[in-house]
Order: sequence, then structure tokens, then C-alpha cells
Amino acid sequence: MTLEGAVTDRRGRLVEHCSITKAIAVVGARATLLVLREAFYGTTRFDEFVDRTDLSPGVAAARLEQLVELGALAKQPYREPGSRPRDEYVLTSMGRDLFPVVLALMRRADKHLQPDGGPLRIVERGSGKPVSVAPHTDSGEPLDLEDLAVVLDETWVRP
Amino acid sequence: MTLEGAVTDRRGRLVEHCSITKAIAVVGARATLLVLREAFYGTTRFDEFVDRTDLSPGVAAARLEQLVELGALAKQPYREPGSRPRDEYVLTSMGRDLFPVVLALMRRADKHLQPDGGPLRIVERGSGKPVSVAPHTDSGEPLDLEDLAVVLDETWVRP
DNA sequence: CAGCTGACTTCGGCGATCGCAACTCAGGGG
DNA sequence: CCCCTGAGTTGCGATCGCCGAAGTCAGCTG
Repeated sequence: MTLEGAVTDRRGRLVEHCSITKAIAVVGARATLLVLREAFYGTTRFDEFVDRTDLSPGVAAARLEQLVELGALAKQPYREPGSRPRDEYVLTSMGRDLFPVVLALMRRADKHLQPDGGPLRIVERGSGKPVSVAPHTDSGEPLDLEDLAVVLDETWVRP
Repeated sequence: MTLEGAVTDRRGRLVEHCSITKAIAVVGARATLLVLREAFYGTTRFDEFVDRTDLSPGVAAARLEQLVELGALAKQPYREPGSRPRDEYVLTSMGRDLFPVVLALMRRADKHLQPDGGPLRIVERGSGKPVSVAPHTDSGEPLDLEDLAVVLDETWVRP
């Protein structure tokens, strides 16, 4: 990857508005990613989140609420027969957009941190073929790191 | 995404060996992702990392060292004329494998957290076309969340 | 050889996050 | 009517990661 234009001197305003910095505000907490993992696995109810993530109820509640505020999860009322109404937590389309992040982390850990692969694998339904995640153009051609460039958006050159 | 087999009851051993859990040990720290962002942008020297990430020298040193231990960065000695020998930090191939994670975070933040897009954009060199990151099979076909399944690896069914 | 500079390292403190445990609150069962 | 259970909430202490400032140390500069 190469830098183009006057990008190399990028203190101040640029670092404050960096997308990574903002993304970290969301996934910076350990628990957030665990909750998201379970949401993608299909978990929707509070106690299932608690059991399957091994988080304490307090932390789970805080992260679920934060993800609801962010718009990644939505609360939907449901009622089990013989129980009072509760809310379950379902992924929104904005939440589903986080899937590449979670998948990229899993794939990377599978490759370099887990000697024999993890207990769970994500595959193509039906064929069972493994799934990976990689950069590509909007038209679908795969891209290598060497094919990429970082450019400064024109609207940011002048305040 | 759907779950297949006896995956729904996955307390204990399974959560401990989850790839996400291991990945969080790496990128769980805010500073690690900022350092990686700069490494992908081409930064190699200590003070450049400090300036461009706005991290304190102590934190930058700790994260750089951790990434070296993990094998994502490698120290390479260099010597500016009129200075003593120093080390610079360059991405290894294992480190480059983290690029989808960083790119996925940037894309997601660009889409949902930055109203007008961030100051820096990653594009295809030459064409200038935008780059995204999405799941696909090893043979290259793009996949939707609905095309995916989570399966339990056979080697984990019996201890 | 005395001071200066660049490249880190070390130290003290602070705020966020986490785990544990206890508490609440509503509905169902006996 | 009392206890049980499921779904959280609250409080507290411990830990983690971060920041700012000060300290260190090697080589150049005068």
C-alpha cells in the first residue's frame, strides 16, 4: 500500500477524524466483540448471551444496551407462554455490516493463533467450503495490498 | 447465518478456545489498532508512530513490542548518518494478514459513523476505485450472510 | 569533555472495564 | 400466600490500558 499526496504529515485534525479511531469506540471493549459473535451465531436472548460469552450479567447488559443505542442491535418484544413479556436482541442491517470485522478476526486467529483451527468453523452452507474475507473492488475483483493506495479526500484539504 | 449440529450448547471448552477470544487478546487494546493502521500506511519508525497515532511514547513502545512478539511486526536495524543504530518496525506477512481486519473496521466506520466519509480513503491504485472487504469462498465467489453456516469441527466433538 | 538531541524507558495516577455477589421485580406453582 | 425462576440491575473491589512527565542513555556538536 502506498500513500499519495500530502498524506504523510497528518497530525491533528486528520488523526481525530480517523475512521479507525471511531470504530474502536465501538469494538474497543472486549465484551462487545463477544456479544457480536453470539449475535451472528443466532443468539437473541439475554441469558443465552450471558451463558455463551461467559460475561457477567452486568457487563452483558451494558454492551447489549450500547449496541442497541448504536443501532447494531434492536430490541424486539416477545412472550414465552407462562412468562411476562421480554425483549430479545436481533441484529439490524447496520449490525450485519459488522460481520466482515468479526469474520476477519476469526480467520486471522484461526490462521496464526490457533494451531489446529478453532472448534467452530464458518463455511458456505451446502457446499461446506471454507469462507474467507479479503479486499476487493466494488465490481468484485480481488485486490492485493500492493494494489492499494491511500488518498486524502479533497474536501479535507481545505478546512 | 445458521448453526448446524449440536453447536447451540457451547459453554465451557468451546468458548475458551474461540478464535474471537484469542483475536481480542491482540486487537483488544485501542493502541494496537492505531499502530497497525500506521504500519499499513507505511510508518516504520518509533517517533513517527508516536506522532501519527497521538499515543504517548510508553504506550507506543508497549504495543510495538507486543506486535513484534506476536510476529506481526519485525525489528530491522537501520542507521541514519550521524546517529547510532536504531530499529525500525516493518510488517511481516503475518502482520499483513491483519489488513482485512483494519480495512473492515474503516469501511464500517466510514459507512455508519462518519457522515461524510473520513479524511483518508483507501482506493485501488491507478483506477482510484473504492475498495471494500467482504466474505467470499476460496474460489472467489462473494457470499451473503444467509449463505453461511457455522459447523462444529469433528476433532472437537470428542475430547 | 560538557552540553544537546533524538529515541526511547520508567513512574505515578486516573478512568474504563470486568468479575463477583447481592438485590430487584414480575409471573407461575403449590 | 409464599417460594421459585427468569431477566435483568446495582454496588464494590480489582485490573487494565492510557496519559503526562520525568528519567536514561548513546552519539553528535562545540
